[in-house]
Amino acid sequence: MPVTTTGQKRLQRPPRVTIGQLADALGLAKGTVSRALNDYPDISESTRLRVKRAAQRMGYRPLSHAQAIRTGRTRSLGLVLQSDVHDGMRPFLAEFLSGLTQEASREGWTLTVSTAPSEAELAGVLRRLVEEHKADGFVLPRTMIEDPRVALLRALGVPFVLFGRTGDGRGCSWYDILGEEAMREAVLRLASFGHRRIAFVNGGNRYNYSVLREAGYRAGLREAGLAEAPELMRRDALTPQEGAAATRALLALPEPPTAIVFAVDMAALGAWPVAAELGLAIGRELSVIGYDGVPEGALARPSLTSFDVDTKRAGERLAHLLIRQIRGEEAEALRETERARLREGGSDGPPELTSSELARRLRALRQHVTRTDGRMT
Amino acid sequence: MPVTTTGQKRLQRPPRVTIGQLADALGLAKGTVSRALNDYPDISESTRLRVKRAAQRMGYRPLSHAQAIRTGRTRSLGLVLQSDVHDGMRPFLAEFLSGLTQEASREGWTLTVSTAPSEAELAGVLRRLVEEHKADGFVLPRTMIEDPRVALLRALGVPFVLFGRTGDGRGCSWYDILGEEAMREAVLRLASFGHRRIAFVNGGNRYNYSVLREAGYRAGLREAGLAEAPELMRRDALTPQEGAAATRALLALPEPPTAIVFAVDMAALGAWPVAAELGLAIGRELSVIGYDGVPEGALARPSLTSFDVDTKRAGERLAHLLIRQIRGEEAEALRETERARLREGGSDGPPELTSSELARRLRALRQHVTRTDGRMT
DNA sequence: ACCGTTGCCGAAACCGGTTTCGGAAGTCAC
DNA sequence: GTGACTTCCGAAACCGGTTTCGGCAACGGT
Repeated sequence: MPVTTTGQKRLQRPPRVTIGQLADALGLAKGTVSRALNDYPDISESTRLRVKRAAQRMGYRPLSHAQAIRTGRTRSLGLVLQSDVHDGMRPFLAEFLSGLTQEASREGWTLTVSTAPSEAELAGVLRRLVEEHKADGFVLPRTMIEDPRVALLRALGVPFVLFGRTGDGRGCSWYDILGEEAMREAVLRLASFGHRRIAFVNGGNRYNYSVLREAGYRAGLREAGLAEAPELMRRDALTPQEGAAATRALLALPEPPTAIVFAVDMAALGAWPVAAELGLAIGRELSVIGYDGVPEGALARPSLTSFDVDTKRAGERLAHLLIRQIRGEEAEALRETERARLREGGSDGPPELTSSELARRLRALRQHVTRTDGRMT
Repeated sequence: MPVTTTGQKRLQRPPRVTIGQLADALGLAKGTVSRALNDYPDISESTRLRVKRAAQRMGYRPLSHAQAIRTGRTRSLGLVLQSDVHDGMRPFLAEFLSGLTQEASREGWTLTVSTAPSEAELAGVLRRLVEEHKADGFVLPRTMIEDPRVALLRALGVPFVLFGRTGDGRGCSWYDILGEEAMREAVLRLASFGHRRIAFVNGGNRYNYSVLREAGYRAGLREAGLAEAPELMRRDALTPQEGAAATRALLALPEPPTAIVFAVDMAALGAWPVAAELGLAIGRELSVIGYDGVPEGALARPSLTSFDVDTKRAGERLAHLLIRQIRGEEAEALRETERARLREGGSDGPPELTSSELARRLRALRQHVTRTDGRMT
């Protein structure tokens, strides 16, 4: 008895049936039973059936960790979350997990979740899980342009799948939503409403999606025959506060935009308090389109026009792709993308003011008493 | 080679150092090394030190699943989430997981997460995890008054810890926030503002917290010297929609409440659209207090007065308690509770209207054109 | 000098599976 | 009827740890 564990209670779990007992009951060697259950070709069809039926009847289930010691496979997927990130992922975490685990358990796999307190510690946590072989492969959410996790797992030869794409995609498999298409569609929609000055507020600039979404915004402008204006592009807005700051800055321009496309819903929601403060009617005097489909967007008045992302499905597909990769399929052949679906809200529409009219309104407002808004609870 | 797995890639992980290699390097038997690392008393202090240093230097880490086959312990905690629940838990899932995993990994444990598509399947999913021994113990969130998960795990003799209390608490350990105290405090606060008719909108009535919070509301009324009124108590409001319906019903009473205490923030948020619709100023003409501290509450205008729950800490404590229980401590000795902390917002305050004045205002409004609000996107 | 402890470690069994190897029986061709 | 080839299964090794058991050496007491 180890000193540190004195007094441990004896676990008295329900008597599990082991492969040895199953073999005895059948009058077979346990190796034979194992091969029968794993569909080895050197077992006759009749005994295979007999074994499987008996296993079913006796309720035999192999212990995955007992198998792992020989096979090297735990039949579990790993997921490392970064706990200090407060962005769009979080509202969907439950659905994401649900997708991952449901698809995993369909195949008899499980999900091992861990968190890293900061980005710097992500690789360390990951490395520990790999060393202790807690998972056969990993799902990497929120991919960055240069992603240390990718570098690490690639170097270690551990299977992984990305939720999102990345700069150097060699040997990577992924599932992603085409955010660039959504941004393009958003610009074209606004242009068709008659908007001429359409701003873009990007998310975190180290994330891979930000390059793509910006490219989509640009493509949309080009197709709509609108010129790019550097002052209409801002970045690093992930929270309502940051979104509000970006909105304020854009509206302070000599030629303010009449519409703003946000790469991230949570930032887009920052436009509401600013509009209220300036007396602008969102959807008519200032159009806003977001991306993510967060539930808060539907609650806002007017509701936020956004692009729904089916996060549960993402989880399902990622689990599926990862399991296939672990089973030996080529990583680069396992790539899937999907389009986001526009969810029309009340936050965008034909502009009731031109940019210069808007500028005049805002200038007039600044002459007046600036309403101090003390309540920031 | 099994038929179904033909073509599997050979995993070529970095060469792990095994206990055998460590033993060879030290010129010791592997059993000796094992006992040294696990602090058996029959190993001399000097060799124990020598072994531990060498293990450190060579980067040896035991495979938990290799140990599990003999010890029966996986060193992993299990968590089964119910994926069809859209209640207050979800915004905090990330923090909850973060707390659980951080505390677990401090002790070298991991977290295995699974989801059940519905309440009915919860027990089945749990049973499967127990049978395959995917976890040494389980964390059960959202406890119900009669909880089938508790019955199952109790019968199987598997350690578990509750987030919340339950009807029959024999042999249970738990961590919980004293929601009843919060509700009591809410009522007393409103009473001290001068409110005389204080309503209560409860959450799901099968959850254990609902009995407690209702009891707290009643206790608050008693202490404030106010009479209970059955028509002022409603239940089963978990979403903004359900909260809105409850609010509407309460305000349609002959003697409407001037303040409403909600057991769940997400339901409380349903009061905002209703107030807007009826032209009532929340915080002055109708006071609202919630519970949970969801981020949406801080975003609402005026912001929702609520009780913050430190979900990350809950995760940490739960993991801690569960690990101790698995290590053999008595379950009933492992119980912790904590108070929720009031977060003052702008949604409550002294009533500017009495109940009868409020009733008159609302009656007058109903005479006018009822504003149709078609936009429910 | 002898015997009983005690401290410390090696050897081997063990956990519950998987995989390799070899051989017994059956089949087929000649 | 013999040899070669299959088919199918048993036996045993193996995976990486833990735990039991027994024995050697040193020590203490008389």
